[in-house]
Amino acid sequence: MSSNYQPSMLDLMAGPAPVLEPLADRLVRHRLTAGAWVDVLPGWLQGSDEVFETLLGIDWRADRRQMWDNVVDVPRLLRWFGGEEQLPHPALTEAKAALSAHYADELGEEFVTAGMCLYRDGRDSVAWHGDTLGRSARHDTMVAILSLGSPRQLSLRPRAGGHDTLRFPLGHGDLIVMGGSCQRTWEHAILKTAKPVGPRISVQFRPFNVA
DNA sequence: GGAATCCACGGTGG
DNA sequence: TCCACCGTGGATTC
Repeated sequence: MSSNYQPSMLDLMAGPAPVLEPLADRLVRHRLTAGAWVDVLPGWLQGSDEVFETLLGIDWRADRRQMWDNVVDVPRLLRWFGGEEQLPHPALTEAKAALSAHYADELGEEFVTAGMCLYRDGRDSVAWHGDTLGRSARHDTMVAILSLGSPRQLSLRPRAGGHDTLRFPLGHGDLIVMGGSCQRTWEHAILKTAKPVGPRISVQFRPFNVA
């Protein structure tokens, strides 16, 4: 797809341009075990239909992985934007700046990169993982996720075991931020579901460069 | 009976 | 060098 965005029928019906609610107003922190926490703000990005439509049209990459005997499709489409790259919609640039400002003290650095995943339907997923980037990342980090499109559940569970899996429903325009020790002591997943679900895009802002 | 969860498999890259 | 990581499908549990 080209990057020249043309308004579609959906946009014309979509209503107002995208607007970010101030983060301080309704952001709620859920404290987990071992110094992990999750901040949630449902409906952070209002009027996000336009952003969702734009993102559907970017140049998604299908990845493949060696898995035992055969090579298998990664069950989602991917795209990654480094810090120097222009994000495909100004609302995302705004979102990144707002997150950097809000978390400046706690994070001590800015959000830099934006990784995106397109989950086409309920068969698309991500397996349990923490964004640890291997053993080299031993300090705590933060990942801010803007969810667009069809609702999916983000499942969270402690890495140490103990089967209390938490579920956060992520809807259109919702923000969820994982911080503290979350990426080291907890793991998260978007599990496959047999329920009929439409496409969902997640935009993950991170404060460091992943090569 | 259907859906959610668990588990084992091994090549790869950090 | 070594070890954590990841997707699938079959088994098991709920």
